[in-house]
Amino acid sequence: MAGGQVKRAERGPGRPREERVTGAVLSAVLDLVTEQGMEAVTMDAVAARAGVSKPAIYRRWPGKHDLMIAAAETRIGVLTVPDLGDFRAELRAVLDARVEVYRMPGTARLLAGLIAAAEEGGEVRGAYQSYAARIMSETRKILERGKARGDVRADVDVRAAATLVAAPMIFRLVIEQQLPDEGFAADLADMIARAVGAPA
Amino acid sequence: MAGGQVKRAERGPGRPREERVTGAVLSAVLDLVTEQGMEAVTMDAVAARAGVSKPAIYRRWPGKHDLMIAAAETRIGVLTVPDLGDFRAELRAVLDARVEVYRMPGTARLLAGLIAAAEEGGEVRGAYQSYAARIMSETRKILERGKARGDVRADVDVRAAATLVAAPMIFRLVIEQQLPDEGFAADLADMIARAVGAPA
Amino acid sequence: MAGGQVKRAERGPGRPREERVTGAVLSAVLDLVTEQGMEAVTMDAVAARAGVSKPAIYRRWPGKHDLMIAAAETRIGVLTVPDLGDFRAELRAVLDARVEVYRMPGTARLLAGLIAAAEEGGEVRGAYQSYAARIMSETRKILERGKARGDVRADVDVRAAATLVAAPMIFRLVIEQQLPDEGFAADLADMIARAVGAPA
Amino acid sequence: MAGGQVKRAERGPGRPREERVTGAVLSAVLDLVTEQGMEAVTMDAVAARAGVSKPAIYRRWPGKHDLMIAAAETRIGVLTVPDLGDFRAELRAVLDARVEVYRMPGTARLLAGLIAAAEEGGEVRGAYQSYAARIMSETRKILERGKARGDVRADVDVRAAATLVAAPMIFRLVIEQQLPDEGFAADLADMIARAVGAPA
DNA sequence: TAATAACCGAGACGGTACGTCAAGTCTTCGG
DNA sequence: CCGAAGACTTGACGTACCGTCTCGGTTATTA
Repeated sequence: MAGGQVKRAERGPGRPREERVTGAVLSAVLDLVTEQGMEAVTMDAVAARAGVSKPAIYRRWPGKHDLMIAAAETRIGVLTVPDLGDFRAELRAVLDARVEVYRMPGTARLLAGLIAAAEEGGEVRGAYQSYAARIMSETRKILERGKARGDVRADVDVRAAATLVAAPMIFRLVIEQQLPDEGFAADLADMIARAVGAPA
Repeated sequence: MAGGQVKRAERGPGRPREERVTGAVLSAVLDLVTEQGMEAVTMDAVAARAGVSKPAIYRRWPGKHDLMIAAAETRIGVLTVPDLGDFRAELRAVLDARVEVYRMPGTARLLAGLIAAAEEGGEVRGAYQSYAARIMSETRKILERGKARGDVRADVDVRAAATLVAAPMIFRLVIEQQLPDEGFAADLADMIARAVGAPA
Repeated sequence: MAGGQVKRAERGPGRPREERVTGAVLSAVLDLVTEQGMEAVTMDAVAARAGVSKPAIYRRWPGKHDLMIAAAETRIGVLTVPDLGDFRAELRAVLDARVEVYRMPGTARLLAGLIAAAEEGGEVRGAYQSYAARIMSETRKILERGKARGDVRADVDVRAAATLVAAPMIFRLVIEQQLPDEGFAADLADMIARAVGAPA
Repeated sequence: MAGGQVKRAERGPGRPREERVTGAVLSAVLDLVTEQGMEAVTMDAVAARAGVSKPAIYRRWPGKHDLMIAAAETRIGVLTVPDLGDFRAELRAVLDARVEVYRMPGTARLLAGLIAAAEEGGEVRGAYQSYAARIMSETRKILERGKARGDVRADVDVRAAATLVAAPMIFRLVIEQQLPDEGFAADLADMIARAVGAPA
């Protein structure tokens, strides 16, 4: 019996929000960006595609940029790599996982739109930064595990190293505008292992 | 006597374009983005700031995105590093030069706007890609010089390595939204030297 | 009980249009044309004067010409002359009524703008023609009443005669660019009465 | 030999104007208005059609409106009716001549454009009014001849009567937007003859 | 059971930027 | 000085999108 009423108090009076709407909107954003690019992601277009009204969207997210970030999170979410006992293996796992996500159609456009959105002032910036931090957190963990384990050099700065790991893949996609592949992941793994790995 | 007029006027009939306009517009874009951010870079605002009419702008660039790319080129132009006889030194020169440019106010915003602009189809994309390629060309040259010299490993892929060099700085600025500094450049130089440098 | 809800809301879904906007726009057009002439009737100026946004105007009328016709209708509307039992008296009533309207400041400019607008193809033309027909309908009625009554000659063509009545006043205003006055109306009444009236 | 140098002094220094240009421009205006309507009569379009530069046009006419009036004059010029010894016959001659001109393609559009142009302030207005007066002068002459001859009533106001003659045809064309035909001219002649003719 | 409060779709609203077009002026070259 | 060609400013045009607000109506919780 205990805890039975925990959830009930969370809801005030009035009609509750329909979960269907939230999901439909996020899907609509991803669909539109994938099929037609960022230019097509209009609030009206999203509403029409999701079969939802504009106020219903604005009740959930304060603006377009916030919606973009939320949509990006469903695509490029947090990544978890288990302790494999070896830095090199875990590094490769992270890179391969990213290749897979970045090769999905629409990811490049989504990322570009996200970057543009982040240039805003205000609360959007905070949300974006926390999202960016979350994206890199797993890489950081791997580096710290490696340091503790001893197969990552003790003198590397984890923050700089994490940037070195995360940056090239996204750069190739967004700046060079080409899809990263497994060969690229392998090359990166080799180079980064030499860069931060403890000498044999 | 022959050849006296080799460089004859390359100009067709009619009034030639005023150079003053082209320069004023590009400056206006940079000023606006620096002082007020990408949102303030309105075609009307640019025209007003440059003391120029809108049609004069559209005669030179077909759309806003093209203008953005042109403006970015004047800020983040091609970089030249002379042969210093040592890969490590040249690497550090490239990274330091980039730190300097990226720390200038407005560069982050300009870059973000540029990335968003590049998501367009059509000619804008081509212009952007050629620009991106130009940005990385010097890094490539350094790597190739190093390979020839023997202080860069023979087995590294130049393209992948160039991405490894160029990406982290821009990533820190645009994704992590922090100004890169000399310490970061030094950390990167250390790591990249280990990644691609020939073993002692 | 039946029929209780005959006049149920004829309104579709969504926020209804505000009547205030429609009225304010039409007034703004008339004010501007009266005070500053047709050249001042800019969509932006109308919007500003009416305290309304441009899209709100374009939602109601597809273009500037349509707006002009609508504004003209509120100024030079349909005219009604009751049966006075005598053609001559009714003719004079029509002419005097027109003198009054045409002497209002801005009517000449409005009419000239209207004529220019009518030269368009498409729907504008239809709207204009139906408006022109409405303007002449009362004149036609008077002529037909006179014919039935016997104080208008049986052999006159009503259409041609209606043109003879309506044309001179507007011609004097727009072509000769002078304000018609009561003396002119009296002269016309005399002549037209001889032209179409039944001989004593 | 006398008079040999009369014309030479009329010309200042420099290259004389080519007559070809003046004619080509006026023709281009009429062609454009006939084929595509007033909207197509752009200064650039006229220049292109005439194979002439814009400055060459502006050297001859101070503005677009003046050019329009000049073009209208070449189409709807001054009309001359000889003394036929009978008011009724001369009236019919005037009306038939107008029918012929007004039925030419493009005349309606030209007239509408002219009316719109006249709503300008400044010098254009004067030019337009003198043109309008010229258009009506022949009608006036006929009425005065008739009065002198005795087959026009002595008590009619010539100005008002001239308006009565000139207005209906142009009204049918521009306001009712229909081509006047000979039947209409005949109806008008009958009515106007009764309106101003001396009783048998 | 009734009231209340928050939800829902639909769509108009103000504001602001976009990219285009026309008028009239000015500048270059050549005849 | 005339001519063609074309760039220049000014200012209006009509469209698109954003974020808000107002409808009529629905659905849940509270009184």
